[in-house]
Amino acid sequence: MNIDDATVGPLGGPRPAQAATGTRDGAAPGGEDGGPGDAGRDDGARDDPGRGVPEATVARLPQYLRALTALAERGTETVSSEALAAAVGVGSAKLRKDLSHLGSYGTRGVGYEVGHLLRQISAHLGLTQHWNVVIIGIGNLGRSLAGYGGFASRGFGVVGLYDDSPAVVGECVNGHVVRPLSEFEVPSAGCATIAVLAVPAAVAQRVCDLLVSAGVTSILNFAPVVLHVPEGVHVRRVDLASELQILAFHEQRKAAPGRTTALVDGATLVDGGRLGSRALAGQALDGQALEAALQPSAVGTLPRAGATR
Amino acid sequence: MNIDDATVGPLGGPRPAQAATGTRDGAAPGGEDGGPGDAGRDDGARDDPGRGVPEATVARLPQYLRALTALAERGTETVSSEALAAAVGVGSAKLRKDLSHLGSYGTRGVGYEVGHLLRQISAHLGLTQHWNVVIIGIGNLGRSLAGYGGFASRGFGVVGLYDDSPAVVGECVNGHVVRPLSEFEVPSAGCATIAVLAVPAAVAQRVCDLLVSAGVTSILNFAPVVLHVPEGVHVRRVDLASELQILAFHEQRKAAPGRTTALVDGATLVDGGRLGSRALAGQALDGQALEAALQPSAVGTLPRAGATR
DNA sequence: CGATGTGAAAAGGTTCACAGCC
DNA sequence: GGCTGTGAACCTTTTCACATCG
Repeated sequence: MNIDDATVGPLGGPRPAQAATGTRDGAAPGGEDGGPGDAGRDDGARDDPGRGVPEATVARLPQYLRALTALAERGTETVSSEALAAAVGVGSAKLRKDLSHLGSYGTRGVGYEVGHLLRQISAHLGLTQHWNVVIIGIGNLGRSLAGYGGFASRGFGVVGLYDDSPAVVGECVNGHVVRPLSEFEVPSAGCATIAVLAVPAAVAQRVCDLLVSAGVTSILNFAPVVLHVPEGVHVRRVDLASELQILAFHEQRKAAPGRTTALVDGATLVDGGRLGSRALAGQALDGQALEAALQPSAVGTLPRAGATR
Repeated sequence: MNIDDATVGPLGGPRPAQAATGTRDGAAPGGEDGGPGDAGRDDGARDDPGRGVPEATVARLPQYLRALTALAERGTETVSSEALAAAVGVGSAKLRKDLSHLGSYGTRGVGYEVGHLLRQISAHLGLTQHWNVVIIGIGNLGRSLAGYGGFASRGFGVVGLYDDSPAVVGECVNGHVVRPLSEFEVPSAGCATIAVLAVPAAVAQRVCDLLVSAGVTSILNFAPVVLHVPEGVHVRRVDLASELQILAFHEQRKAAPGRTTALVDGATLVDGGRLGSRALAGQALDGQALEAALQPSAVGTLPRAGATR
């Protein structure tokens, strides 16, 4: 719960990296913070499908892939944009436009051949090659990630675990020995590597700097901190606290249609009357992180899935 | 790994709920899938600050809150839009416009009073009231969430645990007895409740339907499935697989500037040659889920945070 | 003077509608 | 006939530039 300078980095002391990379939306689109100057970004071929895929489209490709895989396992041969879109929960026009950015993989009057489209999207996402995953921070989170079997079978393979806590360095977690961060190095010549950051928020920025200086250019950040990285490095964040707060915002609005919700403009605080200076404030989940793991028990066979309205 | 109809719901059999709510971007903006007809959406007051806050802005409020909290703990009194924006990794203009949607909480020529702005944003996010959190699915994920202390101290309090696996029903997890889903009910008159779905993908939709029929209108979904819910219900998803795939996409593009990446248009498969029909496909992490938990060990004191470049 | 707040312009993304093709 | 692919309209979001005010 110690939110030191790592949280708000640049404000406190001097730090090298700039070009902060936000979370979801702002992660890559145009330039986020790269400066007002670099408009255009037509560095490559413009008419080449594969180039210039909108970020919003990229974010939906995994969903399409998922739905397609489900269809494939069910034995479905072809699917229309209408049906596939319904499965993913988007409009059919959006789906078609998305796919058109990758190329023309459909057949007019028929639809899309499931297997073919599946391969194409996989290829576009880079899932035809192997991806090395290194996990930094072997707490509850990192441990579960390391033990997560889904990695290996999907093209993402854990190849290294790192932590600086003496308590865990040297320990063998799921076949991998936890090594100290000082020994960190990007596996296999620096390409096709993704680092998963599962360290406390307080040290996340410093660890991130270290990774970047070692050549890492893709980071999945579980710490509730906005990492500041140089241009060319991609960061995506998974943040439970933010998600809950966003849900709270919408829920609250639904519940109180008339209320403005804001505290009375001029003065201290009204409305609920509660809320100490920073007691309830934001910054939830600092020092903690999300944890990914297998799901052994959980809901088994639902009694009756009723719920029809 | 059993992807039954829950994954692609609407395609397979008849299902009641429509209006699929996607993940991040499409979660709420205009209508996502509500139909082409409902343009306008000026149902409420239009000039009332608090109403009509853009979704993109809402998604950034938690970040602002976090940065402000850090500043407050450091004792900072005021902050400029420039400095705060830098901390969050956005442009100062964007920050000012975001805040302008909430109201005018700054002082020209000076900046923003940290404490005041912090309270205002908290109020807008609805963090002045208590939020009941129920966790469905007490596997590794749900268990960790239940034990996560950050909830209670931040306005989010776990008030119920549910699972249908006989192995865990009745078990006491962190002070709460796990109850069967059949006993599920929305706590305290159906308001201010958020359900966290931590069940396997295969049953996520059915459990979701059940929750919705019980009156839940805000769901945080950890299962790698697009949930289809009726209008008025908000769903947000946390999805490790998608995040990794999106990172892979960008990394791959960085690594191979010239390659089109797509498989040769006409035929089977080229490029790597690998990739069976659905072996590497998408659908990663099905049946699994992310897990949030305390982070006891992890990186302690970094050796030297070097990484200056 | 300096920093906010905000119209206006630009960019990005979504939806419509239909031409084109099987 | 039916469905894809896509230009065009529309909406959201970002960015610019500057009037405004402490």
